[in-house]
Order: sequence, then C-alpha cells, then structure tokens
Amino acid sequence: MGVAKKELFTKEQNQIAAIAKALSHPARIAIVQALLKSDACVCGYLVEQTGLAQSTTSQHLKELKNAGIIKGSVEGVNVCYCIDEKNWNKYKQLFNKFFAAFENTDKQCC
Amino acid sequence: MGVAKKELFTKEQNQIAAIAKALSHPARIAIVQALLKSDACVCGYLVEQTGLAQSTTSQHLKELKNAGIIKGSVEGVNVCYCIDEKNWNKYKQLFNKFFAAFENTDKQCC
DNA sequence: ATATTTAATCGCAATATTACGATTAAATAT
DNA sequence: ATATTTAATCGTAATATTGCGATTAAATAT
Repeated sequence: MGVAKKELFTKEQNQIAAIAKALSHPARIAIVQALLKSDACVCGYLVEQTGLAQSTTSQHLKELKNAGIIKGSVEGVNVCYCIDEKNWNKYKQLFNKFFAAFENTDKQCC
Repeated sequence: MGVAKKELFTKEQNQIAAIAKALSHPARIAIVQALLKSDACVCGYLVEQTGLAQSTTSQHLKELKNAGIIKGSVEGVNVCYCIDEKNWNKYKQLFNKFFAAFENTDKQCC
C-alpha cells in the first residue's frame, strides 16, 4: 500500500488534497512567500531562502511547478520562478470556498 | 533523511505547512466535508463516507484531530466527531491571508 | 456473566517523501 | 576552445505515509 486511493473521492476532493499536499512542507511555503514578497525570483535566491541544499530546493520547486502554483522560465544561465497568477486565483477561490463552508453553526451533534 | 527541517523556517511557515499536510489526503477532505455538510458525525458514518477500512479511517481521524481541525467525544459506544470551530476559524484566516498576499501584481520579473 | 457493537491501536507491507552529494547539461565568460 | 556558473537530474539513505487485518478496550445489550 502506501498509495492513496484517489478513485474513491471526487475530483474536487482530490484537487484540494493535491494543492494542500504541494503546500505541506515549510520550505515550499517559504518559497511561495518569497515569490509573493520579493521581486527576486531566480532559483539561487530561493535556495538561499530555504537554507536547504540546491538539489533539495530544486525538488521542492519541481513539486510546486507540477501543482501549478509556480512557473519557471529560463533567463540566460538563471531560471526565474514566479507565482502562476491564473492558477493561484483559482486555488485561492477553491480554498476560500472550502473554509467558508462552515457557517450554519446550528448543528450541535457533539 | 526523509524528515523535514522545520528549524529552518518560521513558526507561521511551519503552521501553514502542518495544516496543509493534514488536508493533503482526499479521504481527510471527504471527512471534513462530511462534517461540514451533515448532522451525522459518528465514526461509523465517516468510515462509510471514505470507503476505506475502519482502521484506516480511524488513522485519518487521528491526524485531523492532532492538527486541531476536528475534535471527538465519546457518546456511549460511539465516538462523535465535529469541526473544531475555534481552530477552523483561525486556520481559515491563516489561509485566506496566505492566498491574499498575491495582490500587488506590478512585479514583472518573469 | 456473556455477547455484541464500536472504534482505537498494533503489526506489517508497499510506496512516497525528504535530503544530500555527485553528475550532467546549458549558457555565458575568459 | 576552455572554464565557470547555474540549475536539473540521478542515486541513495533515512524516514513517513497509506492501507489493511487482527487485536484490544470500553460501553451497552442480552
């Protein structure tokens, strides 16, 4: 085993889980926040920001990219990363909606 | 290794990552959504909802509980779970803030 | 008292994640 | 042409996650 049974769940449940998974490591949160805050975006800068080895940071960047949270473009000898604006807004809505679903607080079953 | 280097990151980064981790499996999203939607909350009902074995579901419930997302209380022979309202609102704010940080879209570095 | 129901925990196997050093590939300097 | 810089990928080790069946513990029925 060790592999999640995605077929049991809805597309939306799997999507929320997949984005949450991409955000489930502090280094990846640090990377995203660095991209949100700063104008710098080259890979080397992000390696500094994480404090992890270059290869490890590169792996984290790959995961964020696969999830659609960031995108990268080659700039000469550097690679520049930034937030994928379109997906970011989509994911933002998805999570806002997920968290907003707790409202009708009239159920007192516990 | 295989163990995240939490000491490199801020408390906030670790907290966001920890909550995201708790939400990083579709079964756990399904459980939370079931608790948000329905009045039913006993463990057995949640086992049905996930479609996973009782022991597996119990494990997922434990993770959600450890993260502070849900709480459980014994009701006779049953255990009733529900959303931890106080933490939920805290986490909601935390994620809203995190996703809202993308606004000043004037940086065109990529 | 004994049986039944419910849910947590244990033990295990399969797989995934995290991390690093070493290597590779591509672009730019010298 | 050769060296240097930058970042991706490979290989590997340590650890974590996912899932299930079996067992255990606690409450309630019979």
